[in-house]
Amino acid sequence: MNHFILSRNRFRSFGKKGLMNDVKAGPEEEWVKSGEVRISDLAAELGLTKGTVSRALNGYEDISKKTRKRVMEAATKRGYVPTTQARRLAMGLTETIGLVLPPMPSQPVNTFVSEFINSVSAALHLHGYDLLVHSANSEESEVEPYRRLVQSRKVDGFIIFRTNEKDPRVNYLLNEGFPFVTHGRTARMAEHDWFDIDGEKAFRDATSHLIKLGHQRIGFVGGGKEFFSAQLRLKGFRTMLEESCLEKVPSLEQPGDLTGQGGKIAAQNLLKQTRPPTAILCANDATALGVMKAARELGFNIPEELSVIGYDGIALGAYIDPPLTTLTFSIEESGKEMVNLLMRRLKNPDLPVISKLASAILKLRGSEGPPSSIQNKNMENCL
Amino acid sequence: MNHFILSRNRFRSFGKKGLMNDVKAGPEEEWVKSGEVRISDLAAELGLTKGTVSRALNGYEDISKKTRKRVMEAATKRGYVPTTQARRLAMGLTETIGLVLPPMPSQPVNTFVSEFINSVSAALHLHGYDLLVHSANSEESEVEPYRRLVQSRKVDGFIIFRTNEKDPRVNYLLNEGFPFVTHGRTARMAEHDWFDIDGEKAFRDATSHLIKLGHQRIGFVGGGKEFFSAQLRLKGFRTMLEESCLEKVPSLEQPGDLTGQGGKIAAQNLLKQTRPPTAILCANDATALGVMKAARELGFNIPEELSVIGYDGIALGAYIDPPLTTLTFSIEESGKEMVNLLMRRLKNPDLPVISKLASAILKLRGSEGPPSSIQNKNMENCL
DNA sequence: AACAATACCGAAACCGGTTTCGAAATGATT
DNA sequence: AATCATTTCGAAACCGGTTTCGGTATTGTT
Repeated sequence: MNHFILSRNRFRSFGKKGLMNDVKAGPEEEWVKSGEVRISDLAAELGLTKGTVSRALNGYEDISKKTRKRVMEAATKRGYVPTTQARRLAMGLTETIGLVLPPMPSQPVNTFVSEFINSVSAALHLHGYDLLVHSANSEESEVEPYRRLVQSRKVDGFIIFRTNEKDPRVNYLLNEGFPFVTHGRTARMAEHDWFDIDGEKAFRDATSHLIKLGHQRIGFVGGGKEFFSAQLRLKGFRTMLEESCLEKVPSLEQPGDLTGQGGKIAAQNLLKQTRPPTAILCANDATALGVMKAARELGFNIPEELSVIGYDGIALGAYIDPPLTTLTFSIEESGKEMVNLLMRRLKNPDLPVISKLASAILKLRGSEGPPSSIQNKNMENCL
Repeated sequence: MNHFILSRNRFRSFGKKGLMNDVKAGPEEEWVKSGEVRISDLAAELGLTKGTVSRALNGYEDISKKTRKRVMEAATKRGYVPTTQARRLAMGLTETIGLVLPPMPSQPVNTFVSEFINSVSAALHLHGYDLLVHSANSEESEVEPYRRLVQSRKVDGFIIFRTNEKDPRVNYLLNEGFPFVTHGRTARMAEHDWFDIDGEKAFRDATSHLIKLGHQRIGFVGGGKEFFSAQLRLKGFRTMLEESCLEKVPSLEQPGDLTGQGGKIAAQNLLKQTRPPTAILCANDATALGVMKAARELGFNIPEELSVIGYDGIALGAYIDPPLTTLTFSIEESGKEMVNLLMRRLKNPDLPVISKLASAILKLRGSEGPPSSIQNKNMENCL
């Protein structure tokens, strides 16, 4: 019974304990102080070696049932939990995924980010992985945080979102051969796993909806064109115009920057035209809010005189007046799917690249309707 | 020169490298593959031992200048970065702080969370710490994630936010003697470090502002009363009413739950009364949005017939109609200060408990104004 | 020049696990 | 009962660092 000597001095000062109130503690477990018992303590107590205990706990076949039972019971009784750092060092992996937050220059609506983090974290947890969230310092290069995390071996892979068409982060990680999954496509999407929402189809749907309502002059406020997604949304818009035999009016396509302010400016450009659009499609909800604000200031009633549709499905859109019609998708699904893709990649780095495209659905809430001036001149003779 | 044999076989397959395009690589550094050189490689290459290299790199005094220089140069040339896991295991700390996201039942406005994570992460990075974000599984106990993180020794401390008055997480960690800082006060705030916004003063200010505008019947929609902060906001409201000799009308104090839906219901209760309030103070912006929605549906014009003030300062409040007047504070400061408190605690666990109270400022945006019916009967004869 | 003090570095233990290898104990086979 | 195959576990290396301790080599002192 020499394990007392051994284990005693393991109980270093870890903080002062108060009375054990509010924490359930069975009558039998006296010294169950969280995380103070090591595998060597267990081994000594059981008269076994570290290796044997480890294998017993990890389900190796070369451990007798009797011994395994003894070990398991002692482990739960003593409240043994392996020290993560040691385990990971020995196994040569970190079981951690990195997520670098893009710089946030006072973005109006970041509700996506927190929900996304939440879902990714939850999904990772199911696989025994942790989520390391890193913030990007806007003063340094975009890839610098990634480089640091790779070099210091703090993570096994990355979740990347808000991708640009030519994305330095993607380039860097592809060069390193380091595992990652993106939320959004890139110019090199054939070389890496990705998950994305089918923004093109979404905007085809939204455009189609407006056309069916009778709109013939539809404005579009895009996102920064460095974002691949913004291009695809624009493409969907244009495609549907074409399919419906509506002429493409360049002045009705305004650039934006995915912010409320950008939307406001773009809307002013649109609505001050001699023949303003009767509907405006926005690259995201923040933009749509800016558009609505500009519209109010210029005296346009929504939706009577101007229909507005956003993209993102922020919950708050339901509380404004009128409630914002928007394209929405499941953030939870996004996180889950991306984690699945990444886990697959980590298990077998040599598998072929895979991707998944989810669809957004049009959530009608009231910020769109038929145009006031009926201008349905020639909808039928398309082709 | 046997280090070649030693170092060669260290270059295990880490992923296939493409051409080194897009990644800057000086002409001299040929084999600079991220994170592939270990301290033993350096030692062998320099004809030194691991220990010596380690001490040279870590600024120990018993290393000659010449040797230190040699080591440093070799390290940068070979691109040596210590493996975090190994360093942390040896030093007995994780250099990681845990942040557990509370369950998010479709909250309208979670912009706070992402900004908070961002600022905390940035602040931690300055101290060489990482942020581990964990999601709470709503099916299990609130403290379970904390317990797991403590037992597996994945973190050195916690950042806790959205505290309840009687907070199980706080109780658990206090019992364990595990370091943490809260955003928000608790019943046991005398026993732990905390940072908070002075919500009481904020609501005194907001109430005072409304009274000065001429309001005499002011409604209040609170947050869940399990939140300490909600109580303090209510207290500030009441205090200012009292100081201004306005009678406290119980029916004007409605409970809420910090969501838009809750605000909507509460507002209906308020506005359907025979003598509805001319202004409503809300425990947060999400609630305020619900209140505004209910007001619109019941035909109250804002701010002419009803003033509304929120709390949180969400950027998006500026884009609704009318723009939401709110109490705002710096999330970046919150994160920074909390990290400071936590770092201090980690350095010296025995220091006395400390706390910091920051103030919110009233940001006037237009959802409040003087009441339409001038009802200033007896404002002067207070005492 | 002999001796003490100091500077500098090597050797080895350690952090807390995992995993390989081989030996001993047990059981099965003939 | 001797031999072989299995089961079961111990011993030790290993992951990649940090830190203590002690021994030379060098410098400084008289």
